[in-house]
Amino acid sequence: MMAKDKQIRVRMAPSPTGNLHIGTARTGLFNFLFARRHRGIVLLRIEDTDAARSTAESEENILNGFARLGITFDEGVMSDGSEKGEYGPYRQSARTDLYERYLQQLLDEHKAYYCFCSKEVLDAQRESQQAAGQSPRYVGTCRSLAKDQVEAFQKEGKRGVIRIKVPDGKRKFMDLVRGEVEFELGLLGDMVIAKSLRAPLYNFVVVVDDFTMEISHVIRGDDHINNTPKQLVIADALGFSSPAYAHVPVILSATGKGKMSKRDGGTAIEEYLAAGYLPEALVNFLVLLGWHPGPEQLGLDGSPVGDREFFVVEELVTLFDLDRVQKGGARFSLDKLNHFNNQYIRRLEPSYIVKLLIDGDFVPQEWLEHRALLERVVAVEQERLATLGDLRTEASFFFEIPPYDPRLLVWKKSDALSAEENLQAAREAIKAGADMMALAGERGRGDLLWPLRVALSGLEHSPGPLEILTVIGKDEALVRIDSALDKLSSLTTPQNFSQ
RNA sequence: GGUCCCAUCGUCUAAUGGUUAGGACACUUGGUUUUCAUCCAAGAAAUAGGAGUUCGAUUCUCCUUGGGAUCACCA
Repeated sequence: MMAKDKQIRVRMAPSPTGNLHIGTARTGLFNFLFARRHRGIVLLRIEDTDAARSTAESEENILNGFARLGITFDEGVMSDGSEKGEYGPYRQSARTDLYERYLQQLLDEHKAYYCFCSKEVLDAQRESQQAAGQSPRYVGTCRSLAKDQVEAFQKEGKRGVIRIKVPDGKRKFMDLVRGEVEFELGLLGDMVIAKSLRAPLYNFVVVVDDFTMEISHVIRGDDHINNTPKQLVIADALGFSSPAYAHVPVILSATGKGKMSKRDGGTAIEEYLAAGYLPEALVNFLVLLGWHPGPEQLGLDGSPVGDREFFVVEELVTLFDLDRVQKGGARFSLDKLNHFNNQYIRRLEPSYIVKLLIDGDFVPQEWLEHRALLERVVAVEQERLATLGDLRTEASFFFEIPPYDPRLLVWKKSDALSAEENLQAAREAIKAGADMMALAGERGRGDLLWPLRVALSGLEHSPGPLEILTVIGKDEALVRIDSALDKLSSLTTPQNFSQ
């Protein structure tokens, strides 16, 4: 247990082996919020001990993703890739010397040992143990290898790995979201903590880093809970105190079984950003996946949160805490995300949305040539959008009317002749700048407005004709009506009756 | 299979040893509306099952069932 007066220091420790995952982003968000809430430090550490799988592109993607979500770090690797803080280096690949020292210490104290068992032998053991219904674990063959034997093996050129001696007995720890968790250490087996002195493995480096970086709380995904006893054993052997732990539930697949996967609409934050989900909406959605404020907690406006679901980050910082994090996994829901995103888009000024559209490359270049027009388009479309990316398909008719079937111009409760007459009337009214709704009152709303709307949009579903009119303007409207009238003539003037 | 964990509407969740078990998304219906969407109103929808403790359990305990995570010389 950590001392009460110690500063709160939490860390986010992604491994750069892929793009920023939605679950990683949420864990990062929880860490960030927790640190802010308790006036602590949140640092970013890059876990790149696996040189073969780590890439600079992934690291950049992760850094960039966090930055775009507004999840910032006080220490560690900054979004531009530089490092800040006194506990560095913050990339594990640069900490090999430190790990080697501790590894050597364990070896010297006989708490760890070299193992030369072949992979084939190990696999066979694991299989037979599983078949026998036992927990698969290393049986300890090399545990008591004599020193000269080890040297003999090494002289033969055998590399050998380093295993830690795991004691018997139970080991329990207090998890801030789960409560007390207890494990039987005997089931673990002596695990490999390094491939060599210069090639330490995950569970080992995490322990060394969390301790040397003075991490007070490890807030991480549920998938690490089974690693916790292993890390506790390592920390014990090293004589380190352990941080407090909080394992947050995983994000479950919306569709199939199990964890969130690619089929659920994407697992990478980048994909959501690229599709036109706003960072604020993503954050709001993500924070509610597995956490919810107490209804009696006070919001920024001083009143109880109650049933409210919309929160800005500054508010989350005052509301968030680990004790209200859900224990069970939360299922991802694209519907709900879309709802949040739509609501956030609605609140934005059209001019600002235009800026986002340009920055994010959400609309064709040609649209940008008519910025004033684009802004008017946004104003009428924004309440209809689930994502910024949707605008491209939703609003293209403003810029270029799509081809459409003349029969669409005919209202379901009317006929082609009426459509033609009403369109003519609408044309005159527009030309004269007359009150269209008054005219619609006279001629019948559907009778006038349906053909007009289709003439202006070419679509079965679209914003209202008057809205479209104000966006495209009188001249373009007249052109479109003429074109519609032209199409209509093929219906109202029968070419032949030969059939 | 071993280990660990979880369990309230379809989904995210709120609440409580005594409530009409609340909200949101999605869904259905009605209203507004030229269409779709919006907006407004209404509706359907949950305490997994079985024991026990208790005057009383959805809430506490146990079992069953279901779900999830994890079992590397990855992280």
